[in-house]
Amino acid sequence: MIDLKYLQNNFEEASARLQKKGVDTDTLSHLKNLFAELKAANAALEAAKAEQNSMSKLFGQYKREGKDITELKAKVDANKEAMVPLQERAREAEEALFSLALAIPNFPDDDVPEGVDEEDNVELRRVLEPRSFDFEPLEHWALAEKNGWIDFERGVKLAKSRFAVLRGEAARLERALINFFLDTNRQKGFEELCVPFMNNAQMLQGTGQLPKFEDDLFKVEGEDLYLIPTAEVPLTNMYHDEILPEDTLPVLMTGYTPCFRKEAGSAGRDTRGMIRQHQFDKVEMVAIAHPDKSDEVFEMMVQNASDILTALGLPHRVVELCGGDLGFSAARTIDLEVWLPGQNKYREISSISNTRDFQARRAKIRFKDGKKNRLVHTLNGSALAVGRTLIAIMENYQNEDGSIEIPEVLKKYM
RNA sequence: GGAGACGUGGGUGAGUUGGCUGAAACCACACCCCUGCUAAGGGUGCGUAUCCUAACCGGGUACCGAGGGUUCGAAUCCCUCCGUCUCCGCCA
Repeated sequence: MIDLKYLQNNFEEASARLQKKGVDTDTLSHLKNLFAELKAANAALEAAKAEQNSMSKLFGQYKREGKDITELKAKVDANKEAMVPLQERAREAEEALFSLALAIPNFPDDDVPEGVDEEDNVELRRVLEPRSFDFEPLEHWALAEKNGWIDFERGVKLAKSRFAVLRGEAARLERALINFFLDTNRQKGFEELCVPFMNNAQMLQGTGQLPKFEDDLFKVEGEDLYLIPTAEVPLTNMYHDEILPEDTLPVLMTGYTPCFRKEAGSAGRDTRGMIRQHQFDKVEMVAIAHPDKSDEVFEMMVQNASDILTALGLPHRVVELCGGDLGFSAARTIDLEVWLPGQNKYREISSISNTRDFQARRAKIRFKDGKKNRLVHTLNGSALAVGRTLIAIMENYQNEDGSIEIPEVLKKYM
């Protein structure tokens, strides 16, 4: 959630900043009014409560002293009745405010490039030269078929479309990648965690998936539980509603989880192959950082993800997202796009974001800064998406006969 | 899943015939004083959120697992849910 006090006191500036994310001024001005209304409603209600409390105290005193209470009782009853509409007003104001406030995206950083969609993203650098083929490189689904690696039909049979089964070497390669990623992250100082794959609504709200993006989530029937769309949710919410000692920062966490997404709204996109699935494996990095140090941590995370791709010998490029392409919670995001020679293009394989205090405010994650409690910054990033790495290896390491080499660093994991 | 017990501040733990308890006491922690010794003693402070305010000074409101209810007034009474422990059942 954005800082409503900041919005109130710096409306012009706040409004200008959120333009980048496509939030119009009218909405923000409405939000500002709702905030003022809630404050006014609460002030009125709290004054009435204060009155009620002091009269109640008197009430007890009178009784002890054996005084007559009928007059006081009448006053206190009248005040209580007068509070009913005040209570209603405050409740409505709160509901109105939060239903809007929770749907407002985070401010982008000032140096985030202008732009409306991925066309306007800025390529920062390329790492590793794509290999040149002396034959026509195949796309991963063709390679999958030749090698018997991915059973799309049976994935669909078992579940529905956008589910697949990895078989034999591919299943082992998937597992090897998970282990390789976790080991690498651990060596960089990330604590490895194995977390629940379902989280409750409050946690999903903490990281920003709820209430706005419920349609993208698989909900467990009859339970207050959702299948996680990313390990960012459980890892970040590890410290939901907690106050961390300053010297524990940054908290670095990594974990492997499957991720579940309905992919509502992406009908028809990437239907071929294994690029976009309802369930995919991912190893995630999450950092809880001191606000003054989150930029450093961010750079470290980008570098780590890039280094993993380099270690695997996978050519990739580093792309800074423009304002319009930024996710809901992100103030800044860098994507890593891996080269897919079969598709002849770069495709996203990691996305690293700094959400600043946006998630921290929702999830109430603070640290002790001297005597005061301050919101932390939270960061998250993939290192890496496992299924897409598998695809990248298939396409980049293919031979003319359709066989696939295993990258050197993975051999000890196979 | 069934039966019983229980859920208080960083920890231990009072408080359950409703009011003077936002909450005793002790421990831990912070600062100060005393003391020249590898100890002890004394004092003060020590929850979170939000509103008023220039203010981390003062005051209001809310919070004793969560959410409702009864009442002038609830940590204390009632209901629902969640969780913990014990016994039984079940299972990887």
